[in-house]
Amino acid sequence: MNERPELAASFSPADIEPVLYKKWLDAQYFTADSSSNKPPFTIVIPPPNVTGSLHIGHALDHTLQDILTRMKRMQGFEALWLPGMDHAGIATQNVVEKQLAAQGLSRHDLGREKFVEKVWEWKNESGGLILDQMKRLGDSVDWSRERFTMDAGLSRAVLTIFKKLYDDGLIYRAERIINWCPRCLTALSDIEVEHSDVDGEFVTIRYGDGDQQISVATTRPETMLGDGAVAVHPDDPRYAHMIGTMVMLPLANRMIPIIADELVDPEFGTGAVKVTGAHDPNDFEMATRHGIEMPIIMNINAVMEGSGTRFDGMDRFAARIAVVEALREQGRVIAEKRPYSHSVGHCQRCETIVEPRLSKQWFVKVGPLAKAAGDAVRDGRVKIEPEEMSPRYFEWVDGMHDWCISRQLWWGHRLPVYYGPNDEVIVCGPDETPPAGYTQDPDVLDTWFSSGLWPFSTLGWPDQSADLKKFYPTSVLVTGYDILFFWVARMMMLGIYAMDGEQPFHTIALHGLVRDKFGKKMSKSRGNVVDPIEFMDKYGSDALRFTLARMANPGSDQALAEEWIGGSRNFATKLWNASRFAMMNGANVDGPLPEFLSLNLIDQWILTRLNETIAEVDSLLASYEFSKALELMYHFAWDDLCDWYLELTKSTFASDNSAATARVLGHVLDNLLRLLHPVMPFITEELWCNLTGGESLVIAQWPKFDSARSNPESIKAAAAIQEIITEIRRFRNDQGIKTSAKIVARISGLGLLAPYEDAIRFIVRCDRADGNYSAKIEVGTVTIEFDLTGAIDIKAEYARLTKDLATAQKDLATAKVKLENEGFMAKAPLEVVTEIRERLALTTADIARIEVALSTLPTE
RNA sequence: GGACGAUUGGCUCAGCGGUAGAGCACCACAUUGACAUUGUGGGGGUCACUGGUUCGAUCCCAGUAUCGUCCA
Repeated sequence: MNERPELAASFSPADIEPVLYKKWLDAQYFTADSSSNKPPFTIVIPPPNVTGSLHIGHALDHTLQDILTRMKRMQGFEALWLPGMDHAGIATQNVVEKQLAAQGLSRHDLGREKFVEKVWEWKNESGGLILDQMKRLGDSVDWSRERFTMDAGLSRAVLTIFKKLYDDGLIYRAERIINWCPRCLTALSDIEVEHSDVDGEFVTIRYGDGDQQISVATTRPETMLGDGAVAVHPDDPRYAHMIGTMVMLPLANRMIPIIADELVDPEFGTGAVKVTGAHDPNDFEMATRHGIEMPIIMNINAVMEGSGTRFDGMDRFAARIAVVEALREQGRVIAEKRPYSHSVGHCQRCETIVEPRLSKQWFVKVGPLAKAAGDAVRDGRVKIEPEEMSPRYFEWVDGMHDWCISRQLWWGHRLPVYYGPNDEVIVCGPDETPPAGYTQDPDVLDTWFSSGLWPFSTLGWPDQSADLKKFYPTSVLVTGYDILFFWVARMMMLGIYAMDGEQPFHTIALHGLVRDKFGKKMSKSRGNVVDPIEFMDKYGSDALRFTLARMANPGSDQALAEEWIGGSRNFATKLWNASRFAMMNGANVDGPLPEFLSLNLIDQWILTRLNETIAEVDSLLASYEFSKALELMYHFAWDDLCDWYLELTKSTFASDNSAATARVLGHVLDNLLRLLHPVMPFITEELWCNLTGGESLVIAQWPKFDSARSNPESIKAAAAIQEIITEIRRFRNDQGIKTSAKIVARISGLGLLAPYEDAIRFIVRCDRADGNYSAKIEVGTVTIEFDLTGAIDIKAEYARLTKDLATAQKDLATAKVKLENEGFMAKAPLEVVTEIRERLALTTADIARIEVALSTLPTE
């Protein structure tokens, strides 16, 4: 007898989840041990932004990481999932600046030191909300190893690698065109700029007069004030005679040369382009090649300055209008297209239109680093899953421009660069101090520079720590494909470089973006953003996790609807009720399983199916096929276990010969809960502890495939039993017999299935008794006769048989066509031909049976 | 402009050279023995289009159309 108290009638996530999470933390199950003998399994979390909160994308990302971590932990690995956050330079600075602005202050009022203190205060008080939210989700991360990119240890890593890169000639300072955000007042790297089409204008302007005139077209007319030349293609016959001559630049009233450069596309616009070296990357290239002047004509706020014209002091967009107006007055506007849709770069953080600007900044020379990062994937040391994502990665690393890493911010790692009184430059490592009289560069590093070190800086690098030795390289990186360039490529470059060629992870498992139920991107403006916390409140964390993972096909976006989370909650309820039923009937895990072959075919069948499920789930999860693995578990649990096995055991449990089945049921449930635990940690833990009396599923063993517990014959038997039951149910349904009503039936021809007649009868409510058998159905060799004593609905029966006949005849025709096709018979594989022959025989028998049934149907 | 991906039931998606699948939604019936957050039965798709390869194509190949994403 089961002495444990009966399970509550329903599962209440809100009551159970916090208790269980606390239990796990108290037991320190998630704390990894670097001195253990177990093989390591490591995931470093993609560090969320310190200003961030848990959104649905995190929920997906974390669910997948938790599934892998929990599974590996159960498989006997020393599992470490390392949590933490990044300091998010611009975003965090913006948050604190906004708070100051509310008090009418700017960061300059406080000064750098005070301001940075304020940011730390903010971080300690309100930053990292997401860490608490992760606990709601059940993340099995090692909180004792939580890291932050601005921690002392990680800052030390930043200084160390900066110095190493500088000494190796891979960091340099230069005057280049960079992306400048006039609102954030900082340089941005290429990937922090988002291009989108805007309606602008395309104005064709005539430079010069009379014989010496040439027209250029531009979308940014105000930049003409900074032109240093006009360029044409060297082979363009229209302009050949003008190359090398000078032309008058209107408004500025300067003479500028006409140069020839291959970069010019003669097909585009007038075939002549203005060259504004200080405000356009292509123009900069040309200007550099030809030694053309590059006057800077805007200040850092994108207000015109230094053009020496009356437009100085105007905002760039006001100047754009004013310049065109002035040119028009002079009759120099040849053509205007407005609106003219073209792609414009915007600041990723604040959406301000980025201004290309000549500026002295620090850069990483990415050539050799990117090459190594690409090679690691090319030669298979790092696998990208799914593989189809690799081309995107290669396109990026193979075509990467040097990386601008200095930012004109105060929040971040300040460049360890010091300038001497005579412009000497020295770079200091972590324990070095600059000579007296040197001043430090005011800029800080791009946040991605420090998060690029994440897989090893978090483990103690540059020290050769025990953690680093045990857990580096990490096992798998799980993240969205949208961040492949931003972050993954940086980690690959810096990891391989810092760790003597050893890549930061073996596998990059990419998932997609979570979209709304119609597959549309979630955005505030669309109003279709969903809140994972709200869903967890409503349906439980397990339901949210299950839903997200169930839709997660590698590398592809996934839609999400609230109803689907409801569906997963229903699945959790189903599990709960099934377990409750099992335990009420004495399901247990006490002692060894009975000898497999001594079990009845139904018990053998469920064990065989469990075995198959274990094997398939194992192999699917090993290849990050979350969706498919969950689909299998779902159907095993709901269809095989609940709909069939539990129903078939009911007659057994009603008898006094149920010990073996109770033990088998306990075993199946035990293993199913283990399989589901990584996905639904809370409910499985609760049920499993109740069922087995064990300490915790977190540290339980992962189920193992057991070849001694499989019998294909049992699968056939179960399929036959299911078919018999389904046909009887169908008959009852067609006849309008109430589900609860018991009827009298005679079943014959069961053969080997005879021992299961009671189980069948129990499910379909058919009693054994003498009767006047007036109707019958046949399923294969089995005949079931019913005593309906005049109640038979002949019309319904006729309709059903006719429909079955039509289906069978169609199948027969298809099979015949194939077998009469000489090509098919000659070339199709033997197995296929045999299969079709069998189908022909089966459908022929079916048709005969149905025809007899139809002819013997009583007429009214 | 370049590249990649997609197009399968009402919706969201799997799948696959040999009789088209799931979840949700839909229709009918049923409170029955764990479960109405349920059960049982059922309906619904010429797998975007046009060619080609093949005994056989939803699947492979080519082209077209539409949509999406990334890069410029």
